[in-house]
Amino acid sequence: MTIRVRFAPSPTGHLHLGGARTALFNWLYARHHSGQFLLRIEDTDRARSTEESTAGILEALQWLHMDWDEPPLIQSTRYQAHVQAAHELVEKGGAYRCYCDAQTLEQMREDQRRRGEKPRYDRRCLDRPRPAGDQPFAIRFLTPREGVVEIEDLVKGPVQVHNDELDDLIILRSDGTPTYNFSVVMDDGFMGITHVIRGDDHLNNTFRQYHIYRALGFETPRFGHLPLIKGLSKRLGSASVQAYRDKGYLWEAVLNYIARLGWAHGDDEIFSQEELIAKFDLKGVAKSPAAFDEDKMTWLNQHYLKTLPEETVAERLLPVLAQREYPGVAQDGRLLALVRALRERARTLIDMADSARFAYLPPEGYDPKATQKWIDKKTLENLAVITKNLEELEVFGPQEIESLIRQHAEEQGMNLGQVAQPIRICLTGSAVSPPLFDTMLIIGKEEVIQRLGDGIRKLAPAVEQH
RNA sequence: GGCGCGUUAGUCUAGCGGUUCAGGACGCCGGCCUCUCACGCCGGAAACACGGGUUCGAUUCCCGUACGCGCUACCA
Repeated sequence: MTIRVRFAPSPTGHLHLGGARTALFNWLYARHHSGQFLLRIEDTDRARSTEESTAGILEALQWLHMDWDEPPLIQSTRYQAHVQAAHELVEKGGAYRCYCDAQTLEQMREDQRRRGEKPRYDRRCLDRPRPAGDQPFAIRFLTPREGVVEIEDLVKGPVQVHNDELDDLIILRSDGTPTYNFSVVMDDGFMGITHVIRGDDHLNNTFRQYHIYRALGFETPRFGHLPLIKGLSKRLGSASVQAYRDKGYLWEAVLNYIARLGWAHGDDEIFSQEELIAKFDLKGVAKSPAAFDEDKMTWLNQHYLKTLPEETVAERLLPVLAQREYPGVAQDGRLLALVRALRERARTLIDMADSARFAYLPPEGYDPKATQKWIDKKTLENLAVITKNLEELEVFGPQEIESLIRQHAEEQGMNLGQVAQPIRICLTGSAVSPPLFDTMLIIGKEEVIQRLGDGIRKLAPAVEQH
């Protein structure tokens, strides 16, 4: 039997990391078992569902490199089938019409509560003869009251509940529209879903749905309920997948991170997509909820920034650089050199793009603290000499630059830092940059000399002050 | 309230009755490396919710308590 799983988001907002994780576990389960991963857009909440959300969710899945095997099923297209099935169920005696209105229902529940009973539909309409005229009615599923439902959950293990805890839930509203619990069962059956992997919040629904599968003549799928993620709903907007993409996270890092959120494979931390497919197993899924920790995801991002092929990182960085409108940004040798210089120093692509500024633009000012610490009359004199020596350099290569600077430091009886920092400040405006010689090479000879000259000129007045 | 599920350091987790007074990772603290910042390396602080059982022996099995989450709709 081919395993068929599905991810069934409601298109009412962005795909957040919790949803992405549910999708991922389904996708991994399918890929690991050579099964099929399907999508179902649960858009039956007409008021809140939007086309944009659907597009955004699909885009987020694609960005995370999850592919699906059939065109997504749009649940609203199944409307007729759901309605018809509900009525057929009434004919077969598996469901019944309920003419109670909201007010009598509320009254009933209130009475039950007052008597200390659990609120539950009392089936007053079960045997009621069909009233004359065309009174509106809902359709209720006739849930067995005897016995227990036991489900062997793939994550939780055996879970059970007594049938008398379950209510006769409404499957078709009085306005003629099917409800969630009914539509889910109908479509999972229709799609031939063999394994339902979803959030823990549906665990209790499972017992209700179980009976519906049987009444509809479907084989019940296996279930696996994933623990929820703590601390995500509060910041739902910022936790959307594309929000992290826009914050400069690589999809490899996000995927790796959410995979580890509630799932483990021994002590392993780093997983490529292929490794995840090979090693994923629902047995490794934790039973308890996990909290989202952006620091750890950032650490993973840094890991991928410094281990992915430099061409790959360059490709990802390019559009971010372009956004900043740095002049002369291109997929060239300079970009590659930048990636090499910056990848171990950046946590995100945004960090990297910020730090890359020096390669394209001269400093727009000089960090006062750094200037205070490193620039004085003597260093300005040294800078003038170094500038002159650099100008005379025949070959502006790594060895040549380094020996020139080191030699200068030695002659002046200074350590490298005392020489390097003032140069760094002139070139970048800051006391922080990649290694000085790399920085100089990236900037290029002419521009280095230009910036040194500018620096000496602009910093001189400040030195006169003290 | 009822029902369901859960509970190892700040966080993610390993553990599947006995050299584990609990291992890895993020974060944190200290050190080394060093032209800055990082990276890297070395070291450190930090956890089995509580109470009963079962057992020769429980983090591990069972039962309670506490706490947390979920469901309890003509929401999905």
